[in-house]
Amino acid sequence: MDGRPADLRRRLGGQLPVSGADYLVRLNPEQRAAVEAVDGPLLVLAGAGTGKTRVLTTRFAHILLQGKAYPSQVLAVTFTNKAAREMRERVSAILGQPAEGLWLGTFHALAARMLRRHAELVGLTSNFTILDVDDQTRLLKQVMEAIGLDLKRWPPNGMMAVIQRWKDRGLSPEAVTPAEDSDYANGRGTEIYAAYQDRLKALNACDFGDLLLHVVNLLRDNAEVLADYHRRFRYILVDEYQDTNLVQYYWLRLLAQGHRNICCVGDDDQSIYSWRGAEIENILRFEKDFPGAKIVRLESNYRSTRHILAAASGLIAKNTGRLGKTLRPGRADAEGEKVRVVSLWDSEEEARMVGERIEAARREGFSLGEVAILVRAGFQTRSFEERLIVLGIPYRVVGGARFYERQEIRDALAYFRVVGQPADDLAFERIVNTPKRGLGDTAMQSMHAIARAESLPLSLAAARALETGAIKQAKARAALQDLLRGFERWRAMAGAEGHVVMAATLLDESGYAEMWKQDKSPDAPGRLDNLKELVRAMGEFENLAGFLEHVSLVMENDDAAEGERVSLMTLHGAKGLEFDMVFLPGWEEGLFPSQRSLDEGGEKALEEERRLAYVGITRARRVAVISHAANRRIYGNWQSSLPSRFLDELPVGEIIVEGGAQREARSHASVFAGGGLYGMRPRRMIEAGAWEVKERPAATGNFSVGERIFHQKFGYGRITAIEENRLDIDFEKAGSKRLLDSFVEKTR
DNA sequence: GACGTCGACATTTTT
DNA sequence: TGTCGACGTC
Repeated sequence: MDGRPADLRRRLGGQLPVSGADYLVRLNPEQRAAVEAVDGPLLVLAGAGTGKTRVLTTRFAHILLQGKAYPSQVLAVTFTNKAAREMRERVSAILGQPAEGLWLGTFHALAARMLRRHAELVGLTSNFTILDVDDQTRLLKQVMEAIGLDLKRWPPNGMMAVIQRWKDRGLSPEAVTPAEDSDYANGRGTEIYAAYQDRLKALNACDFGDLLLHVVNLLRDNAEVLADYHRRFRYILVDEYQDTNLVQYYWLRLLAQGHRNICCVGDDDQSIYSWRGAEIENILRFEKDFPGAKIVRLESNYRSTRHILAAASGLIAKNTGRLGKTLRPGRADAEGEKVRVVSLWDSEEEARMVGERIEAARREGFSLGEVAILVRAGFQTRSFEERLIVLGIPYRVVGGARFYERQEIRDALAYFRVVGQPADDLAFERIVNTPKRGLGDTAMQSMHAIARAESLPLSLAAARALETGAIKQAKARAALQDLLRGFERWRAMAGAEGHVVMAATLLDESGYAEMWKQDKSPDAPGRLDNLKELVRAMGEFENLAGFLEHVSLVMENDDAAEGERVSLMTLHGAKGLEFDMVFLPGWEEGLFPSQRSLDEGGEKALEEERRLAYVGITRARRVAVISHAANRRIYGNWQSSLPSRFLDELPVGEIIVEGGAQREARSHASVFAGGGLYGMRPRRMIEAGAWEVKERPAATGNFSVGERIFHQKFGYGRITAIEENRLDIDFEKAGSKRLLDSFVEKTR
């Protein structure tokens, strides 16, 4: 993989150090400083919209073009596959050719690559499996059941989180101190952790956290391996440094000990993943960790208008413990509008307000692809979705169920995994009775017993169970026999005819595709399509192993941005993106800042919530509309809520308050539960202004056959027959239904 | 082993 | 208000 030096020299030869090369000219002085300070440790504090990615990629290219290193001698680390891909593309663009032989990727992908080279040093073999979250939890659940824990009292998910935090901090089971163990699972956390790790090792498997944990342990304990990487990596580039956790930090520090040419780019004000183990301290401590480090601040913002920047800056200034930056408008035309703060009566009115402003913007020529609604929590998207559907505004929810996380895809992958790795017990268990083969608990128990007694993987134990007659029922025996023969056949086929042919055959012969064909639920056809897509996607890989590696590390959201649509997503999901017009609804105490965050993390958590608010505002290029509602329906009942404290923290000069009654709403809010039956309905303080309450589309009869209608649950459909007030409707997504007309809305 | 009912529950989630 | 998992019954 390590590019051929002679070849590379020839390719790059014509472009060697030219001061003022055009890729440098396009940078501002700060950016240029960050690119040219190539040697020694460097921290680039890059405010939102200050050209962080440009600096990172230009620096990468600069190192190569200066002849400082070959592509294979640079380690470039990102958090997401998307960021990695983008960096690869942009480096290639500057170089004028595809960049090859790079160590460029996510923390996890790079760690996996290292771990496969040295797997035996941590007791694995190089073809180890990477488990996804689902498998991890199932495995842990088994472990906890085995030691007789009450799973209701101590849900495996909670334990999983504890273990992950330990792994984030680089702690192997033996390194967890008793003091830290006491809180979960009656103080048996370490024991469970150790047992879980043993099971993983027995399965020749890793979870995500292990990738880094193993690699760090391996580098720490094997000086010659580390020295080898020191020789290799002359330069290290790290993106989003504020989001690194401890084990990632250890990994970087170990690798950087060699040449000390480490450049970390990040923004302490955008650190919003502490709950996933990210340590903002890493970035705050950089100068101490790397003595003599240079720091470059990027503060010229090319994205947002002056008011948006000032509003965001004013808010984030309330945080303590910052490294400190001030965003300056970097564009001459950046005056723009003030940030709107809109007060509304309830969440439905809020959704209407957003919908109508989007409609207005569309009329003014805004592209819907440049509009985003950013919420604190996923469930908030729903009210906006409903509204946008009614208005006929196309939208997409970013970050929903991802392709590889869908049930049918995960099932199919489990089949493929058993083909590739007969010892993959978790995969085997997942599909052994999917579709239903009459292999239930009893049969599984027999297999497990044999597997334990003879230390065999389940698929081999299954064969033994047939030989020994441990499984008695004729139907179960036949089904299992059939399945095992199938796997032998498919395994042979994967070698002889290729993994794509194997996959298609397997889905057919195993009865799995048939299971969905028989399924009458409305989403079954879609699932079959997904399976076809999966098989097609496999063709892009050389073999089954390559494909499975891709899948375990690259859980991509593949719905390409077809057409112009409003984006709906969480604030977390929006980091790194930008839009002309951004709506920030739900700025209410308890929701944002989130009560739960505050309960768990106190003042530190409040600061993180504030950073989240900062991230939200700085996504906007031209228009930012923040809103809060005095009443909101949460889990079915109404609750009144106070405006978020963050609203008070916005600098008055940068905002325009609409619907005016912020203070009043605060002092008069009262309980309004269950449709006004309990408690007092608060006086209507807030004038709806332009967003006066409108009637829902009426559903009072006079429908006609062939008419297109909308239903809250089933979506759009066409009327096929009418019988008094009952309508037969062929829904686009949900199939045919018969419904009362009062549940059906006319479309506009 | 399959199916139905009832109750607990419910942030953020780059890999 | 919706979903998911545990449990009980056929």
